[in-house]
Formats: sequence, structure tokens, C-alpha cells
Amino acid sequence: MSIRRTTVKAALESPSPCPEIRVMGWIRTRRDAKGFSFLELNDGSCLGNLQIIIDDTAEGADLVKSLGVGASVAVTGELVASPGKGQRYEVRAVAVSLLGAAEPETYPLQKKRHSDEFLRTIAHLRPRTNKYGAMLRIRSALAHGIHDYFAKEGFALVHTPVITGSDCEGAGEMFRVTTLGPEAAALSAAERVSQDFFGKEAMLTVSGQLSAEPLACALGRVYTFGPTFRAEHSDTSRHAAEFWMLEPEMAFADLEDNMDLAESLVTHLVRLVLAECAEDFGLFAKFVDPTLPATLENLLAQPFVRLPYAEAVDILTSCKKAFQYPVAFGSDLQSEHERYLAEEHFKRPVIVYDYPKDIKAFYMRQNDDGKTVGAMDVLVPGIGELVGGSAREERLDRLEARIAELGLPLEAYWWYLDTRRFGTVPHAGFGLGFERLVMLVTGVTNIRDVMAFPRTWRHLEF
RNA sequence: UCCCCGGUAGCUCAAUUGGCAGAGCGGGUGGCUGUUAACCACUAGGUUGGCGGUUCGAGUCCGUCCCGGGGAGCCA
Repeated sequence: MSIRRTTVKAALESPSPCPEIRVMGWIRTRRDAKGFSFLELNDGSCLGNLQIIIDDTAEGADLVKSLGVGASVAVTGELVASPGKGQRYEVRAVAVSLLGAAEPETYPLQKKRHSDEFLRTIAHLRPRTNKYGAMLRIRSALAHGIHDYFAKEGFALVHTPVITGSDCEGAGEMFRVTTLGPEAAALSAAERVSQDFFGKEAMLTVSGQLSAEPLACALGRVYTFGPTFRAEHSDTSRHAAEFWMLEPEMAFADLEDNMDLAESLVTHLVRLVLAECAEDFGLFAKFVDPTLPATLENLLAQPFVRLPYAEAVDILTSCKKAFQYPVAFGSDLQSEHERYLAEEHFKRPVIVYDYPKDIKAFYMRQNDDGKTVGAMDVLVPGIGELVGGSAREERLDRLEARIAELGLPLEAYWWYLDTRRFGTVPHAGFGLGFERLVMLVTGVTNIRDVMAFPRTWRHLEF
């Protein structure tokens, strides 16, 4: 009796009409006529809706007139070529049944465009909108694309810990992980640690890199792709407290290999979205950022600029642009400087490399000039830093010296240093902020709008 | 955390130098039409973010707090 459910996507892509079909979804809009009604049904399988025509004689037709936007229904009927304009197929309903009503007076989503700010207050319902559905499908395609890419390139997927006992990941403020309750407040710090779950301080990871390195120095090429946590009080459109980061790590590789990988990966993923998410991408190109197709085509049209930090400083000091912050060798590039390079000077992605050692992490490979390290950042117009990575210092004496120089506790890095002590190899890797990638390909300018349920400074709802 | 902008109907916004708080969309009711952001008519809907102050009179001016947005720092 019951027929298997067909998705809206499958129905719209059907090679031919079908005498019997069953679809389920949410009503996007209803239009009544004398003697019959039209429903636009969406089930999230694709951006498009399936038009349902319900004659007043159909089973369940009496309830249709009471259905509002947002209600969920099951429809059985015939998939036929549509005589109307705007769609190839429609479903001529034989029977309609209500799965769940949505009271029109209180259902927050309307048939019109809502502001992103409003939709953030109803994050549990916004995936039912065209824009957020499209964003989430593109996000999913990108995640799958990442795994496909690395599988083809011979990288092993490794799962690095989310809980870390090392506070030496060195990439920002960390969240503390504890099983102790408020009653522990009376204890001394040492007592708290000894009574806590691990018997030592535990944190949420800010980077899988230190775990990925030993794995790369065993499997050759690895990558991790998972959640990352930063407890910084960053309140910007580009930062979240919990975000996803992709971190490939390659043994027997140098900085140039690293840049090659980053560029190849980013261009591959942009092509993937253009080729495989055309309908969803079209929404962003039409309603979010009309310049998006040109921006991405431009990104693909020529190789990324590769620019030593010293030359970047030269460009910035000799240009006529008045910056709020001064530019000088030895100071880090400010947002305004990065934006100038990628958005105004070169107008395409720029890989800045060989940064001064004093503004970069201890593990980056020291260059022969004694001043710089083999670091690289991929700067993208509109986004800023999309990728940050480096060649890793594989020489034990150099690495130990740098750790000591920075006053870091050498003993805490014993296992990390072992990878240099025993069979060390040149290796390199980077971190790519996944949400920033989604922003790049959708033109969405706020990180809160490329995550289903964003966690940011002072915001933990849903 | 700092700087700037904002908060008016369910949503998006208007309201002149301080002088009767409005529109579109959405909702409800009725009509019309193989419709498609449907259309037409009628209708309901407000503690102008909270508290305090100035004034004959405050959406409008002042103080303060809350919330939202943009930018900065930090970073992916």
C-alpha cells in the first residue's frame, strides 16, 4: 500500500513522468484557486520546490486550505509534466495527509526575505530557508570534497584528540575541561588538579598539529579535520569559539610543497562547488554577492601570488595607502595590510611566506638568514587569512634552542622532540579554517551564518 | 575588551526644529484567477529595548543598563 518516499530532488530530476509518487516535505507557500490549491513543497534535498496541485476532490483536500507555511505534509499522487510555467514537473495529488501543522500566527518564517540578524535568533528554524539550506548543502559538499581530495592524494585520515593535556599547542586561549563542580572552589589548585578526571589539567584542543606531526612522521601524509576550540574573546564576523579546521601534515615536504598543496586544495574545492553545487551556488551569486562568480573565476584563472614577507613589507611601505598601523619588518601584518595585498594590490589570493621568527610559533623551521622562519599564510580577498602553515623545524638542536629561547618548558615537549630525536624528516603542514572556506565560496560575510549552530563569545544558544 | 552605528506592529522599515505613532509584507475575513514573491477589498495588531531624568509635552534630548550590527586587537 504505502509507496516509498521520493525526494523532491529526485522528482524534479526524474527522466520521465511517474504514475505514482509519494513525497514528504514542508510547505513553502500555498496558492488557492477555485476548486483546487497549489502547494510548493520543499524537503531539503535541493533548493527547488516541487509544485503540488490538489483538486478539491482529492483525499485530504479539505485540510489543505487550513495549512500554513511551514506545515509538514505527505503527498501521494502522479508526477506529471506541468502545464504551467516555471517548472518541468508537478505532482497531481491523489491524497494529502498532514504530518505536522505550523500555526501561521506564530511560525516565525514568512514567505519573504528575512534579515540574517533575525534568522540567527531562530537558528533551529533557519535551515528551512532557501539560503541556509543552500549554505548547509554547500558546506556538506565541501567536507566531502576535502575527504575525496585527500584520499586521492594518498593522505591518511587521522583522528587527533579533542581533549589535550598539553597547554603548549600555542595557538590561543584554551577552554578548560573538568568534571569538578562548584564545590571544588574551596580546594587549592593542586588539590583540584589531583582530584580531577585526568589527574592533570585538561583542555580542549586549539590545533591538532602537534598530534598530526608524529602521525605524518610515520604514515607519510596525513590530515585531520575536526572541531577546534578557542576561548578568545574575539567578537568579530570571522571568529567562533568552536570551529572546524582542516590540518594536513606531510613528511618529506618543504615549504614549497606546502604552498603547492594549499593552492591545489583551495582551487580544487572552489571548482567542486562551481561544478557540483551550481543551483545552491546560484542563490548566493544572485542574492548574497553578485560579484561572487567573477571573484571565484578570477581565483581560478591564475596561480596565487607567492610573496616573501620582506617583499610584502616593501609593497606596503612604498604604496600610497594610509594605514592605521605602521608597517615595518618585524611586526606582524595587520588586517588592513593583508586586505590591501589581496584585495587592492594583487586582487587575488596571496601566499605570504618567510615571516620574521619572532612573530611566529616555536615549531616553524628556521631559515638560514637567522631572521625568518618557513611560515606561510594564504590571504584571500574578502576573507583574510584562510590558511596558516609552515615547514616544521625538524632539526633537534635548533628546535630545542628555540623552545629554550622562548622560555617554554622543554620537558613538556618530550614526546614531540622524540620525533626529531629518532629518524627525523623534513615535514610541513597547515591549518585551513573550514568556515572561512565556506564564506569564500558563498560570499557570506559573517561566520555565524556559515555554521548551523555557532558558538561565539557570550553566545551559547541552541 | 576598545571604538562607531542601531533598537518603533510578527518581519522590514518611516515619523521635519521635541507637538495626534505610520507603511509594506505577514496574520484574519471575504472575493477572484492553472497559480507560481499570485492578485483585489476589508480587518485586527504598539509599554517606540528596560529603568531613571529634563520638559506643558519625549519615538525624538540627557544618564544608565540590556540587546543587535560593523570595525579593531587576537587568530583559522
